[in-house]
Amino acid sequence: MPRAPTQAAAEPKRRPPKRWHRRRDARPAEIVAAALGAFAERGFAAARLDDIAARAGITKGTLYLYFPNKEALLKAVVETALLPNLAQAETLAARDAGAVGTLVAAIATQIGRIIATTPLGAIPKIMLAEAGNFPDLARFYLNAVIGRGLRLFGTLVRRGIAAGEFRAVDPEATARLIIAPILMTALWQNSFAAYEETKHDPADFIARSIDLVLRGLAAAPRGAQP
Amino acid sequence: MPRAPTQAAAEPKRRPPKRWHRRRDARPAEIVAAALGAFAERGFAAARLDDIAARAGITKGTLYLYFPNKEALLKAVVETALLPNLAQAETLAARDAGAVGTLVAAIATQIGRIIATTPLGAIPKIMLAEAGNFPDLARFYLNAVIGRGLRLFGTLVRRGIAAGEFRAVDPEATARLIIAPILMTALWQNSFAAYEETKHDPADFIARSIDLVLRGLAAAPRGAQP
DNA sequence: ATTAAATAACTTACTGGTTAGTTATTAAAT
DNA sequence: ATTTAATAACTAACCAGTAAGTTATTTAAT
Repeated sequence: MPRAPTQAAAEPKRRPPKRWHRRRDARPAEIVAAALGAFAERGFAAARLDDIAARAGITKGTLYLYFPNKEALLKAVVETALLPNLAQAETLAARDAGAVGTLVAAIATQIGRIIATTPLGAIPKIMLAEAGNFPDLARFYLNAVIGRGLRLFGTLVRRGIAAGEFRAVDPEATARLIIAPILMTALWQNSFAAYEETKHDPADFIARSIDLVLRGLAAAPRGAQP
Repeated sequence: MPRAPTQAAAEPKRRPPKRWHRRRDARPAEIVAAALGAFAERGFAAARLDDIAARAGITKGTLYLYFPNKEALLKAVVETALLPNLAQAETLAARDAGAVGTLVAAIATQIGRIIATTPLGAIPKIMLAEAGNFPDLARFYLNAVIGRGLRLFGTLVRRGIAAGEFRAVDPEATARLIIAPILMTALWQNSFAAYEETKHDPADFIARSIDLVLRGLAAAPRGAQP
């Protein structure tokens, strides 16, 4: 925020305070971070571009030098903030040492950590709410995030079945079921969690849920125990 | 719908066509139904009161004769459209013939039917999205719907444990886990379902999920594992 | 029964506030 | 001196909520 010049120029050599800097490279990332924060707190529709600009330390006009409109801003948030984490999860899933169940639990835990410590968990809520109003954005998210996430867990489930670790379930439906408690945690933390008096630990809930689901998936009632 | 006067007044005693009727008793329910439809399609923020009024066959001013503001309209939707269904589920749960697992599956199926055949499934999405912007409404929903729903399933889980049908799990967390796939179905059907090319059957997903969760809950075949 | 007065239901047109997006101008950098 | 980055002030549109005015219905008097 620019300081108003409160005193007269006693020393003429005093460097004049800069009102702003040219920082073409740094802006986009800062704007995206600001937008994520604003969208997370108020939702897409209710978030104000003036507020996003202020969080990024600029003014609204400057936003439009970097993004053509509000919708593009949301898309950029998903692309630059969410997708790298998904890629990381895929890397984790590609390691094929040990039991698949352990891997699933590890990935779930990792996502739980992101939900608890970053504003990224707000993105599902935002996309859910606006899918109907922004078809292009919805399709992009469906392909780039949801489809990819389902494929990730679907592949793991297939691996578990092939290894004799899981029963012969439907991989697609099972992937959705694994994601359900994780997604629910993300939604809860970004909506009602603030209002509940007896808090409930998100990481613990995810761990319990995955554990229970894996029990339900376990291949033999008495055969091999991983 | 009022007929326009197509012919000149040959008979001066012709009654003028009525432009509208006074229907104080029928309005609130019609308005609530219209509001649910509009909120479901566009979300709370993006829904227009003019559109809601038009769906209800009235004009915007009339809305304000029955509801003080937009927020009250949403609260009325929850109260008059959602709560009765919750009460019905509770009635179903109170029957204590047969296995608890069967009862849980029956209730889940029933909720799945509501999601598939009514716009009620849109309410979770709406509440999720707006919880942060309407604290009073959020607290009301948290108590009147979420808390009540969790209590319902929590009670069933406790019954299952007491009957030796389930392992000694945490009832609260398990209730959330049971709800997760149901909730996810409701959210999916009201956001991304319209965009997916290979449709997925919501009822089938709920059934598979509950089945898998119940397997995970099943008391150990022989020795009990805490 | 008719008519007139009173009331209740509804509509129409407007207001005030809000906000996405635009543009004229200014400041910094080269 | 010119170009680029940024601001600040502006516009156009939208929309929740309001209130003045209109039409239907009810009540009461003749």
